[in-house]
Amino acid sequence: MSIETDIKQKKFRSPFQKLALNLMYTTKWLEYKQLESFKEYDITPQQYNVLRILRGQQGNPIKVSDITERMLDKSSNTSRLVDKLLAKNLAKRSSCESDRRAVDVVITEEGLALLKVLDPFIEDWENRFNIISEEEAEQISALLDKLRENENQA
Amino acid sequence: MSIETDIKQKKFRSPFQKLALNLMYTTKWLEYKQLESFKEYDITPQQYNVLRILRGQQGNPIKVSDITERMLDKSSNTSRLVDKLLAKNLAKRSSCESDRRAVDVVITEEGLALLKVLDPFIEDWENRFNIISEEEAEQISALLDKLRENENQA
DNA sequence: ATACATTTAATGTAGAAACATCTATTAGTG
DNA sequence: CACTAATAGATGTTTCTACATTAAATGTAT
Repeated sequence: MSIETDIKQKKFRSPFQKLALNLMYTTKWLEYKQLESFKEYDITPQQYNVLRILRGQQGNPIKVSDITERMLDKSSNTSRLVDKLLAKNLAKRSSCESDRRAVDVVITEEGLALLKVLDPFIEDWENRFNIISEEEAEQISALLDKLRENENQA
Repeated sequence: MSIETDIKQKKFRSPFQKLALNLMYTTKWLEYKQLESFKEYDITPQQYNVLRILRGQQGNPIKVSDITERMLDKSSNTSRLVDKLLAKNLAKRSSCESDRRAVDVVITEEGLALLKVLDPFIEDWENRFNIISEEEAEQISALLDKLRENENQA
């Protein structure tokens, strides 16, 4: 459905306003779809994001602050997200030797197993994007990167 | 900055995964920017969304359920958002004559005045999109519409 | 008309986000 | 070295979100 129908707004100030609203609307929609898939596995999109980052370390420990840097949502409280993963035995935590302020986090076998179960969902989810070509996808990614560029402007 | 740098991920499974992450990351970034602008006026993006919808009615009352339909975030609790606007004298509420279950909501002069103050911020915010052409904006909007199409697929 | 289902909005509640604060540790400077 | 600043992560608090439930009004079917 078109964004016009979805939010019942016939006119937009400009194609840019329309795009801004569409970006927000579509992302909320995508997140909701993801939330739905994950629900039966008792994991939130944010927790999944952390797990995915942990797997990306391929066995190496990673500090909480470095997880935050890699998060999609920088303002999320990584400490508490890790707590949740710990409580479910999806991650392990140990104090870092070289810097005793820091905490090393590693994914557990159980965490890896859960990701393996979730992978097909994510792939399906990403396959929605197959309606465009790889080149188009790259192009739009480049445009989004550009949008975030002039930090000092707004 | 590129999404690779922003979330410190060098490789992506596909251009589609990259686009999916970029969409989520960019939207969170946009929302954060909006939140920052609104903060000094003591209004949240969600409350602003409702106010904008009320203004769009051009003086006509609108039911709570119809506001929800027009919201970017369908799962938000419109009842309580309207409460907040009421408490700040930005909206008025009166029971609907034709259906006594329903409640009519109207924006106040004070609400309109606040929107007038916020408009320039929103315009600046939307002007970020000027780095792409109107045609490109329409193109991306069309793609986002398409993404949401096969409801039954994922 | 009665009974049951649906709709509309409000409310209760658990959990999460946003933001500030606190403690421990490390880094930097005179 | 002593002192201050900076950093890492945990925690407290308030607000918001997500979800379920409730209450009243309306719609529908027999």
